[in-house]
Amino acid sequence: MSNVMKRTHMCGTLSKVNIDEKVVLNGWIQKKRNLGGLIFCDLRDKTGIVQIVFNDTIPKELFQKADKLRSEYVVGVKGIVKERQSKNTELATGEVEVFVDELVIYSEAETPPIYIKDDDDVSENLRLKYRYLDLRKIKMQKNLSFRHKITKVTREFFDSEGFTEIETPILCKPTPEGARDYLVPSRVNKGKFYALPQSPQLFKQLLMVSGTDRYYQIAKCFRDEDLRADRQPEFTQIDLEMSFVNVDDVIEVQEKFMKKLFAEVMNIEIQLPLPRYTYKEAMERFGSDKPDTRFGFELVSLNDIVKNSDFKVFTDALSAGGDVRGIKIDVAADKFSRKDIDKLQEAIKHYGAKGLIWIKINESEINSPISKFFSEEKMKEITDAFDGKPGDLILIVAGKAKIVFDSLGFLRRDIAGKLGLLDDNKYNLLWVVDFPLFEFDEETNEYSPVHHPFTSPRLEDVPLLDSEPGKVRANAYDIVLNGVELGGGSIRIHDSNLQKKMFEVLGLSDEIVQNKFGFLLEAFRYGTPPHGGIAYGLDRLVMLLAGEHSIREVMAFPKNQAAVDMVSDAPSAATEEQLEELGIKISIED
RNA sequence: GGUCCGGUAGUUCAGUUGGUUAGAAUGCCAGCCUGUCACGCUGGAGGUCGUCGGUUCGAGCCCGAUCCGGAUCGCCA
Repeated sequence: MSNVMKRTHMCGTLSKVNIDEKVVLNGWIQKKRNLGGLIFCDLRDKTGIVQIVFNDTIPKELFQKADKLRSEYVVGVKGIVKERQSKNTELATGEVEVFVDELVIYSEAETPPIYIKDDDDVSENLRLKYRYLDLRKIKMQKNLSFRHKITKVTREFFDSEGFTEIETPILCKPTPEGARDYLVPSRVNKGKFYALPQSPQLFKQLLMVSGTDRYYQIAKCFRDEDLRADRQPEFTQIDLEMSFVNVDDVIEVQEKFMKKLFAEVMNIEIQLPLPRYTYKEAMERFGSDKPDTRFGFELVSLNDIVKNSDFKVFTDALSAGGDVRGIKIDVAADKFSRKDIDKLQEAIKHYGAKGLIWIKINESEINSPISKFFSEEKMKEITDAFDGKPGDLILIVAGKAKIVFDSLGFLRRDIAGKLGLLDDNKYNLLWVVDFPLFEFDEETNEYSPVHHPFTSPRLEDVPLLDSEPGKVRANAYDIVLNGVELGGGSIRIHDSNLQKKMFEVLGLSDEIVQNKFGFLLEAFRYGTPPHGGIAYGLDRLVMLLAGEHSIREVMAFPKNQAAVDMVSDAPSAATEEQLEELGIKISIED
């Protein structure tokens, strides 16, 4: 064992101002280059890399010790900073190097199974298994620091706005939201289960009843659902709730938050107020309730133009109450071959689309499989609806509204990506408001809440609750960044009669209501302030601002697609004794 | 739960029509080398071709099953 050398500097911070200084560095050997009588090493810590040098001016023993260094050995060095003879412009510290006269090897290292290099292309599986090595990469350390900076600004901001950070329980009752709960058995209450929170929703509403007035929390949340690049079974929300507010009050505070956040962590000034789209407008223009407005390709309805045509695909869709809509891809007709379009058609079949109709506008003629069904004038009317010009490609989908919107929404973004139009340096923040309160589930023939059952309807729509629940708009709002839902929230119901009405429409019996959230309804009986709030997906926020494409890049220890922690191999089987103590029998057949 | 893609050296991959001893790059080890920074040169080690079964004179390659990983839809207020 060796004593730790007292560090004076971090590797990545050395520059010309340190020349001739005696410094002590601690870190990992990234790479050794032995030129015979001269050894260079790249020494790395979380701040960066600096070159250290061993030459013939040092004792022979020290040189031999340096020759024993291998990748990922952990060392301390003392030496003098010198200006480099030949500079390395790739390296932040490339103008200087450290001539070492003292070297301590704290620990040796086996050859690591993954390269500790920012641009390695090792499989993600291995990266997750050896996450502690993966996190040695300077990029990953930067991401972790960046995340820290965002939570720090978040705490500063909400503190300055009079919010109190309060922890809510992790062991909870199952939540009213739709996702599957993680259940936790209890030894003390044999046969009974807690649920891990999908969000602190009910507790933060209780805090409003408690007179807390403004609450926030950087809260871990859990959902036992399938994973995606932007979805993990445990994730973090910036969760908050405010009393005595309406929609505009909540949005105003959030916009101030976004302004501060972008200014402090991105050095970007964003213009307020942010654009607001109604849900209807977002769907009709972008085919999505989380539109990416960094590029065009807006949807165009052809319903009126084609309703009297002879083309069955269109008329069938319309007579079934559906839509015919399309998008125009500017001057891209020659960039998409028949094969490319076939692939797009294949892709939107996932969303239920039966086919994809294309129109290529050439200089002299219009090329399309549907031109035989329409007169030349009608085809012109169609292309004019898109303001189509020679070279443009028009893509049309017909069918149920949801299928048309989903398909075109996907195509917009997919094609924009393929054409390189997704500008990572552009940050388009916007609000989507006036969501429908309910969605109709065709399988169960029931209405279910789009948000959650405590979401307040817009007051002017309350009379529609009985007659046309599908038309009731919610006092709900989502904040969207570059086509990703950053957060969502709503004004909650604080009137118990209205809440009762909600449960009625949802077809929830008194028994179920009492069992699931009777405690909340009881609380509401004792004086409830009007309140509302919002929750942001912290992981997504950090991902987008860090320019990453997966939230796994900004989480220290994420799980893989099968929800397995590759480092520790959780989850795993419990012992017989544990199960016995909990009164649990496992009945899975192998 | 559905669909699709993948699994060959520590790592990233190639492997033709089924045919001798399964290759490359990188990494690793050894030797040489005083200005490298993807150092260079020479040599070397390194493989249960995910697993099981089948077809065949012969399987990395064909067939079946299975396990694992990824993408995506469902699902996820």
